[in-house]
Amino acid sequence: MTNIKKVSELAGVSTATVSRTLKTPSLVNVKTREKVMIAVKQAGYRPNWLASSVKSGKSNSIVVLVPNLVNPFFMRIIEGIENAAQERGYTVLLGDTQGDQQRENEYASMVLSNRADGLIQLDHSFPFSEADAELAEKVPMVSVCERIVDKPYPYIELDNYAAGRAVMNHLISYGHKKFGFIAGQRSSLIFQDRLAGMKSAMAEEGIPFDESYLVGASYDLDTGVSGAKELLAKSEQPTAICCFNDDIAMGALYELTRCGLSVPNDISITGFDNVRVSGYVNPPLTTVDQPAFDMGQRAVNVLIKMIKNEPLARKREILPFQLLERESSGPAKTT
Amino acid sequence: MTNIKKVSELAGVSTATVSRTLKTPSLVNVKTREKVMIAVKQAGYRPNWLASSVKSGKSNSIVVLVPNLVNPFFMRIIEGIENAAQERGYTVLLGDTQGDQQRENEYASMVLSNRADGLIQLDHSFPFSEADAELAEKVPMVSVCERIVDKPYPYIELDNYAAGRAVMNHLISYGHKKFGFIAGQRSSLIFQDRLAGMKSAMAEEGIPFDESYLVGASYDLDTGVSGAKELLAKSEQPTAICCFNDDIAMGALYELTRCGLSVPNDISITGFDNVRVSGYVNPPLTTVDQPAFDMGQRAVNVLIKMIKNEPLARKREILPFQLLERESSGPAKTT
DNA sequence: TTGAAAGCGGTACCAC
DNA sequence: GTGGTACCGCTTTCAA
Repeated sequence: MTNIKKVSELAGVSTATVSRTLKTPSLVNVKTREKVMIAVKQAGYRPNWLASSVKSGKSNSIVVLVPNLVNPFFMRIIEGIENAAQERGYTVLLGDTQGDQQRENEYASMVLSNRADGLIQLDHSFPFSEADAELAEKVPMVSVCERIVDKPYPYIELDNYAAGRAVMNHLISYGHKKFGFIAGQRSSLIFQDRLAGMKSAMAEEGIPFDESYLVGASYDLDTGVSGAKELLAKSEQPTAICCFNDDIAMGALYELTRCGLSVPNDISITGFDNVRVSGYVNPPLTTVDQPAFDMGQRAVNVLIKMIKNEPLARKREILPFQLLERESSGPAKTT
Repeated sequence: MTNIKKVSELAGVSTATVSRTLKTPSLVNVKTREKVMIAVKQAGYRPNWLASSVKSGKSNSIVVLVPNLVNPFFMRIIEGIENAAQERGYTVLLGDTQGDQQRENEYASMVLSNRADGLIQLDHSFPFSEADAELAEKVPMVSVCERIVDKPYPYIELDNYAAGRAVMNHLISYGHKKFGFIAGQRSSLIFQDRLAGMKSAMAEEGIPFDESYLVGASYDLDTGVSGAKELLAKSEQPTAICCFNDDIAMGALYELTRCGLSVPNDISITGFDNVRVSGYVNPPLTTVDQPAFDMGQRAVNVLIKMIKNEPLARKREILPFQLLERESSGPAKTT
């Protein structure tokens, strides 16, 4: 290991001067500076980041807790996080939790041990263990796309209620009256908000909500397949199926097509998230676009404010969505 | 900040005893241990990870350089990396380079400054800057799925040559003779290996390779769309299109379907990677499955061996692929 | 079994 | 402008 001392000896100066040359060159005589830089180069010296960090007490890192990495929607958020973090001099520690509480606890506790300065949670759970709950109170933490239940942490999310309404109004305007719903994680607030929005729009039109047409409990392709199967088996088939993310929607689309049904002629399908590939399936998916990249960036900005103890203008940022009316939704089939 | 000193005072012992209680309790008297643990709990003490790391000189972190995060194939690899790293007590630092050399340099240099102990490269470039090249010689680095050009770093990858052959033989067995190719990043060895494999199979059957039927230069959906357009515009249309990843293939599939062509009746399409959604498009994609998760795990194991200066059994691991014959490929159309 | 103290590699204050 | 040195928080040797 080539350290600052070796360099100082090589340059014939003190370690203090070496440090200054590297951090605040303006305070060092040009002549000396050159000597030092030569020694630095010659020794192949790099300041030890760990050492600097102990002093400053800051790791300039943030942990991101994500339930899984294969969902491109999450990845787009993380891309935004990474981008903003990198710009502000922070490094992103990846915490793939797989929804496992113990993993969450472990990753979250990295903030408690100074391994990271702050935490971004993409899931809706409070990531700290019971034992750490008290310590966690002052930890810089933001949740993005979800909200952490029963805790006053700031969050960035979509107006899921309004988005739910928008989807439903879109379908109702096409004359649909009988709906199927394929949900993801039921415990999430996202789910509840979206469903509430949909219900409200239905209620306004006097369309009853039938609980038995709400199926599924996981945000993946298979859920879409099995959910579609389940809904098709009903005595009265829905004419439109609202899926709670694009993976589910693509799974459902796949299954319906397999069954010889035409989308949207026989059944309409809608998704959420606008993952890239959703515009390249046949037919392209009607879905709700979320500004995922932007959400990630904002989360970082808020988090860094918290880390630096700067006041937050607001605890919540509700971002706009956009209903993309593509080709998987259309007029209700009249029988 | 509650540090070890505060705890030691609270417990009425020395800092050394506190440290020992936490790291090697067996060396501490039970009675003392209890006292200390109570103080620890009461103070809400967490050892400062940064401080421990300066001492040990190890950050127990690895950087992963990835060209982008939205490609689910990469994410699957990273999932494998994360999984193995977590199991072995390492943390993953995410380095989203966007193919930008400067970003690569910055992330790579984290290993030089002790911010990380090793590096996994998912791209094929040598990630260090000219200036750092010499220092980088002894850096633990592994590349996965690609190879780093002209450098003797270990790598984990697929037998892309054989995979290319397999795809081509599959299509040839269906009677195809006129092929289109839509490539991703041309500079990558992956591309070259796969293409070489395909060419070899063609040569064996006496089928000429026509350079003008090789289009595309980026691993994304749009490349598939524009590539398909380009190939369809040829005077003699290919009866099969080999795409160099699934995103390209799905883009091409989308475009062909748009044009009213039937896959595989009119044209066959094949991909690479077997990303999840490739099995849920219509028709499901014939593609080459890569053990992405496994590749990530292996990369970590090799890397940690390097970090610990353990000898490597071998510098290269070539993993098996599997040709998934799904429904996007079929008999050549006889005109 | 425990404590004092010397580091780990840098930084920054204070004095010259 | 530069050097000496205390210190960041923890670990570990050495001596008691």
